[in-house]
Amino acid sequence: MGRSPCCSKEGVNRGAWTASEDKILTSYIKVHGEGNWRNLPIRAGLMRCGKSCRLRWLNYLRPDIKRGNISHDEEELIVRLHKLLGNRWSLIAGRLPGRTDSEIKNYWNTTLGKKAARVQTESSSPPTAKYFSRFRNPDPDPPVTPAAPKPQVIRTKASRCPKMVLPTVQPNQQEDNPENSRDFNFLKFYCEDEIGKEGTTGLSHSANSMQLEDSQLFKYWLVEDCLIENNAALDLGSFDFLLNDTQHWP
DNA sequence: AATCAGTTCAACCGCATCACA
DNA sequence: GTGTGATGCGGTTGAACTGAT
Repeated sequence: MGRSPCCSKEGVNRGAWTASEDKILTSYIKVHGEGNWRNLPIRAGLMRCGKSCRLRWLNYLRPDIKRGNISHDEEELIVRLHKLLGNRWSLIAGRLPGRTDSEIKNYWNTTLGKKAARVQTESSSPPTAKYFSRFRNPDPDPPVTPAAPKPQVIRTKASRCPKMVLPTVQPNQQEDNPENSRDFNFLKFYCEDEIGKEGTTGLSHSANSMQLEDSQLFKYWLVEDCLIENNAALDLGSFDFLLNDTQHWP
């Protein structure tokens, strides 16, 4: 007994969406909101699979979507995040307002991935911001650098990791120690962004202790937040330092 | 002008995970 | 704790487009 299909394949339109289908879907969602995708096509009168409707809405019809013209800053951020996260397109998209995972995935596969591969072939140095800046200002004489270790892609799926308890950095400690202050701010960010969704991530927290499921996960959030906070100035070399500097990790 | 090869990107597919009974 | 439907995600596909010959 196999898994039941998401919808009947019979009598369902496939392929490119027409303008009238877009209009129907958009006006339906404006009135009834998102969700219940499986029943949406029937209720809206669309001969489409629910999955297809969801995809169309999330990737193309939502009003807050920015399409095309990916700026250099966005491009650089995508490269940095990809170095950290690998092909976690939805996480990357989550840090680029108005961009979808689909657009970033396509952009990477058609543009950035090729650039990165080309540069990787030219030189085996690690992908620092300076390194990738050659996309804009090609260097006719790239420096020869020693081979770098394989880029570290950090797992972010908490539910797959064994649980561990990390000591909490208390707010009152942050005034005494700048490092604690930094960690606390990151921790706060992490709490707001992820642990706040208790029950959906499998993580929990209390006033005095936090249960995270992997120290690497925590590291990732520290580093990623650093990336976001310091987007304009931070060189990826700093990341390598942070990633390798395990001494200061919880 | 016709043909071919390469590129782009919207849409699809299958699997993983979540939410809930 | 388990089963099931709903949703989310990443990889792949293929039609449309573009440029070269």
